[in-house]
Amino acid sequence: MTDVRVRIAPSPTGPLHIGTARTALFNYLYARHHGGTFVLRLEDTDVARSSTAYEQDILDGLHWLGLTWDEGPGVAGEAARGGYGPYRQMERLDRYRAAADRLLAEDRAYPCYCTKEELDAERARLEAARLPPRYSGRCADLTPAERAAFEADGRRPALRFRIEPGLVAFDDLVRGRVEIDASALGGDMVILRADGTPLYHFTVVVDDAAMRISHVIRGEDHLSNTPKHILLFRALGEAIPAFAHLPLILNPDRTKMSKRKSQTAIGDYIAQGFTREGLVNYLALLGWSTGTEEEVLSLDEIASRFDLDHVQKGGAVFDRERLEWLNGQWIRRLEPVELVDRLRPFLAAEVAAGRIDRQPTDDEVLTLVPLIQERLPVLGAVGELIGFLFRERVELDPALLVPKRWDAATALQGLAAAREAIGAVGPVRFEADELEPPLRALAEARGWKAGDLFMAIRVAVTGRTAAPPLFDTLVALGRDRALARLDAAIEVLAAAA
RNA sequence: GCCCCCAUCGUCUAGAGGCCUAGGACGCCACCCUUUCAAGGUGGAGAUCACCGGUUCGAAUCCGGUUGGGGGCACCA
Repeated sequence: MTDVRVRIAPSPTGPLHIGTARTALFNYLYARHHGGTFVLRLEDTDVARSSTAYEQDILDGLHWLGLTWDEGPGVAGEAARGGYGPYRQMERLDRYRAAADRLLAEDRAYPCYCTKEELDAERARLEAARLPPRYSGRCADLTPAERAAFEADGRRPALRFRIEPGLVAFDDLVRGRVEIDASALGGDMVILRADGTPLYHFTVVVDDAAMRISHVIRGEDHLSNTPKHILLFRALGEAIPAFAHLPLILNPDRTKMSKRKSQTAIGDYIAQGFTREGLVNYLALLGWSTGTEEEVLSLDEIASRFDLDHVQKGGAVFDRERLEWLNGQWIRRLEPVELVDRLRPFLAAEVAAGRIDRQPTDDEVLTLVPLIQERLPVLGAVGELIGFLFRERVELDPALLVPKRWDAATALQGLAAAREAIGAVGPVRFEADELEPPLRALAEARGWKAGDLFMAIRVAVTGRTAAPPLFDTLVALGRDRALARLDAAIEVLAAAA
């Protein structure tokens, strides 16, 4: 195999989509596995819908995932890389123009003076007759005089590429041989708008050829467009790259994953506390497998195992539960200091939202890591787990203070007795090992199940029924605050009674 | 409507003619561990391999058809 050059060509018309990220990942993996080059190209020719904010989101997201590109455009603070630039299509207009001129000169393309209204009407007519939409070719054989008349009329022409009849076939690396008759392509296609800007199907071919892309790895939604591209490669006299069409990522109803039915923006997953390791691992396994029973794999491990042979043909439903499981696997594998690092912005968000009073120090969080590491499906869950430690007071629901097997009076007694037992442990000895024996003894002496007593205490000091282990929780809280919260809980319970 | 693609537990998948009385994972259920929640361990339910027909001594695997699903058919990408 010659030099492997692959690319991801996002369009900055929206935030980084999960499907784009997956396609980028597969291209990256293919490049890394084969020692090839991974190119990033921005397809920004839809000026009306493109924005630099989206562009930034896409670049940041890819970067965050660890999908570094070998060649790509210059971005804030970073110079362009690669010898095939520029890598923004709006900066390559001269090339599309030149390619279009060549096609025009060779009569492979022709000016089309049809207006939007005329084309819409034509399409509507075909649709009403239950026929497939297709351009009639009305402007295909205009005489010079007719063209001059349109021009005189002030009409600006679009440029159409002639789709010649015939069968177009290619060997897709995941689907095998695919054959499509050119007559099913919808007629001659517009490659340049009336304003002179090029269209996707044209730019993608001109650029893939110019950038010497060897393998086009993209979503299955482009499978039936591929013959158009092949025809263009041929007309331009360029080598045709290999194609690999990946299965689509699906909504739960098995339609193409969409913003309407699923969470599609990578940024939202990042904001919720998914890790790059978990997301990459999950995305790689959506439509690909190692062929073995290995599942928890790093980006490098995946790259070393990656191949197109094990890419699935059928679409894959996005399963958030499985993603959360994998994410938890990766959170548990993080070094404690690394976890502290990753948790910092999520704790800051808790402060910003007013859910905790202050940002915990790194040291504080580090001592809590053993208590929370295996309890975080996503980093964003950290607030629920340890928020009670960094809040002046906790909201207490009197009902929760009474364990299921107890009544309010017992709970009141239990909390009072616990307050006394905990208070009896001096500040110097305030350790988990010192707290557990007296509280167990207390439960035994009163004939309570230890779990019930512990639950009442847990709710009193954390406000929740689910929390890290109780004695560690008390220690983390500190003697004074633990006692104060028990007092407050007793008060709340007494008031409710 | 036309064209193309696809089809194994609810979901992600293993499976390249005999190793399949179809394996793993998520989720679910039970039990163990246990102060709650997790994590971990053990076990379980869950797939007539969409259906029909062929090829073959033998088919989840090959072929044909049917059905179902999806995608594409723009002066969007």
